[in-house]
Amino acid sequence: MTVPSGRRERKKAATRQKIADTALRLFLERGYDAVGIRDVAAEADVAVTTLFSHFASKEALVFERDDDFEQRLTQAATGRAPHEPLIPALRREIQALVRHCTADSAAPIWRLIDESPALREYEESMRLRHAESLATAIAADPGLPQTTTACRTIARFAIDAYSLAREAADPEAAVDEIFQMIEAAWAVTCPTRRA
Amino acid sequence: MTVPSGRRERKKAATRQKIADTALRLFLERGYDAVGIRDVAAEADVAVTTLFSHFASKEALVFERDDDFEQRLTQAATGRAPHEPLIPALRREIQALVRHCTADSAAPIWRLIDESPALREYEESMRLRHAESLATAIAADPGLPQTTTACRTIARFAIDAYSLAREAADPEAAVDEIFQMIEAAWAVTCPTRRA
DNA sequence: AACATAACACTAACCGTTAGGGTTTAAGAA
DNA sequence: TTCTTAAACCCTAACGGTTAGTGTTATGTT
Repeated sequence: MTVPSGRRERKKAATRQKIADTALRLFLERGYDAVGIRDVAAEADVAVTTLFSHFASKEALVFERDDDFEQRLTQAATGRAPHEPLIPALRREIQALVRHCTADSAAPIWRLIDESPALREYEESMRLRHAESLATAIAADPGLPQTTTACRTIARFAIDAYSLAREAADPEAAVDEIFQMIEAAWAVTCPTRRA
Repeated sequence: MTVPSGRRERKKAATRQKIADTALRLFLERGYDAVGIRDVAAEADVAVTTLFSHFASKEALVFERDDDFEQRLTQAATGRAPHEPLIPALRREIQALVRHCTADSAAPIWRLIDESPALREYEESMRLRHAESLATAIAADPGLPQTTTACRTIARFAIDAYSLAREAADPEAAVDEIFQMIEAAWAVTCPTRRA
């Protein structure tokens, strides 16, 4: 089984994209609850079963790019410059992510999410997955002597910062405020060391 | 509308309890996914619509007592002894809650939850609700000069402690470890003050 | 060319949930 | 007591997300 990047892969990706685009458009036009899976499938000109072979659930249609989020997060931890401390690197990335999703262009999508309990719940459990990935990435760093619990805790805290900041009146200031707290929390886990 | 604690209320509570008990029994006997709402309703001898007038969803049947959890949490914050600092009070309560749900008698229920994605997801969003309640309770304390963001952050962190500790190899040690971090995080939000 | 299989389609169903509309019964007013 | 109101409950039917079963097409491989 060689690297298959041929027509088949391109077609599959195109189908997936068409479904996602159609879904988002319909959701924004008519509202999430007012659009059924059968509507999306019909408008994207695919069978319902095809739709579900690309997306695990209706909610997943809205969070199509969540892999990016996870990757950026873990990259911020594992791919940082040598000797750059962990927390500031996380802070920078989360600041960027918050800026990205509080931008005006993203507002309609987040309004969609905020108004649908199903989407909010889905996003919450997505965040836990992200926190777990981040925790694994942090724990994998041999330069950090922290316990597993400490790593998982800091990962959760970082995701909390993202989530809380997004809802705050001044998101960027909130990130800074919360990361001061996280910095302090992290400091107590490495007994004798300067920042 | 006077205090109505009459026969009607008792019957209603009895019905609710019978449904919850029946549901839990069936779930433990056959597994959460293998038992349908119609099964539970039939076994409890009520109509499906009645079941849903007592519980908002199938998952809610399992977390019947979640109000208790929320109350204990907010009580720990608002009802603590005068001049008792917030964080130790929270730590005590969460330690107790963790002990309570890692007890052997609770093991089958938590196995049920762990094995069902739907239940896990539900519990996650429940925790967020609890965190919000706790945040409100903390913010209502006039003795605490913290910002809203700081209060919401600490509330989240406390809930994280509960959630992470439950999954840790040594839950009680994990609570202690995480609360040292929380204590530090809280300390930086009240500039010049002793513990 | 022949084959294996990934991607897709169609139908029908399952299951949680809700709407619509009716019956009983407790609680309070007359 | 009797009457009235509304809460609690019941039943049927449906809606909408999701999946199983089965078949078709098109792509990459031998």
